[in-house]
Amino acid sequence: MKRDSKLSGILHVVLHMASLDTPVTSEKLAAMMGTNPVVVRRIMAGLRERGLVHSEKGHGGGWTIARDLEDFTMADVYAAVGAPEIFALGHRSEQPLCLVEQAVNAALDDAFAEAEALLMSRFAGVTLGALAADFRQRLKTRHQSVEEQHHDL
Amino acid sequence: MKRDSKLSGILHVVLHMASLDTPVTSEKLAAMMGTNPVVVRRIMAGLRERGLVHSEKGHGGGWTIARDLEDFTMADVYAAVGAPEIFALGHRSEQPLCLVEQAVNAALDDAFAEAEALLMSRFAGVTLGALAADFRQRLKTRHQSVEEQHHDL
DNA sequence: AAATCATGTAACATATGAAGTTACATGAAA
DNA sequence: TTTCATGTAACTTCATATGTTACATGATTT
Repeated sequence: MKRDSKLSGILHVVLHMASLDTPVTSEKLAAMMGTNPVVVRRIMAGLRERGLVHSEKGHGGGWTIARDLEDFTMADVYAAVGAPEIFALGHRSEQPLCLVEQAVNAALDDAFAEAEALLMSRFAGVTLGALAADFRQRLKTRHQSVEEQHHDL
Repeated sequence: MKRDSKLSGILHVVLHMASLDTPVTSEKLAAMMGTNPVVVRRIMAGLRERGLVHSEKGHGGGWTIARDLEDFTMADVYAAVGAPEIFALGHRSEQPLCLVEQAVNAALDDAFAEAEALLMSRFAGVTLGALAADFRQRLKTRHQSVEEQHHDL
């Protein structure tokens, strides 16, 4: 299965946008994601519909964050990218007549439903602000380790 | 993404096998699954390696269950089909240099790891025997509802 | 008002991987 | 020795996420 990386990719560029105070073009975001500007616009369109980001045409145009980073979560972004299928495992037939297959599907579906609920609650528990904070922490840690290296010399 | 249905499909046919006391050919299992015998052999090969099933060549040959249904779980079958990727969501780059992307990936990975652990524990909690029992329950319920329909006439 | 820059989006192309298929080898039973 | 069944490599098909091209729309600059 080819894995859907829209969520991962767009979270990445949205956080970059958040740290800039001027609109960012699809072209620049695409460069950050290592992809094509049209792909960026396609995905960002979903976030715009949800009111998470704003777009402006023409000179000086581009994308901006439309909401406080504390006020939306990974779950919102997941929904905004179209709530893609979470699991790479599926059923052979969705509504089987065979009772054996029904029993199997029911057992699998129960397990998947629980796992999905947990995943979603975790997504809902992480604000973009928290991700940004984690990034700043990593930045700090890296600087410290660089300083430590200098000390060692 | 095309979803991997090996687990669902093979659980289905294994339960059918379990209710028969003679070896079942790949061709018959394939008919149950609505697929090709080679596909069945390919998947069953993994179960055989794990000692879950046994195969016999030649006349009267075919596949048999090699272990008591109470003694293996959906988790064993999942492992036997090669432990395919569970999630259809992934990262754009696995080991990004960008610290923002690292923060995003870490948050996603945490959530996925928890969901996967839950899924696996649920799989491990369902024996094939439990599935077979659920099937018998469904059979009973269906017969009852058929009788009820007759009553209604 | 004309040129430029940016998004909006449809249509098409590419790439990946699960599943399906063909072909033939191996081995067991009739 | 014929028949039946698995074992497996190689190839084809199909779905679909992603990438690309092309062109329309609208905003800003000159």
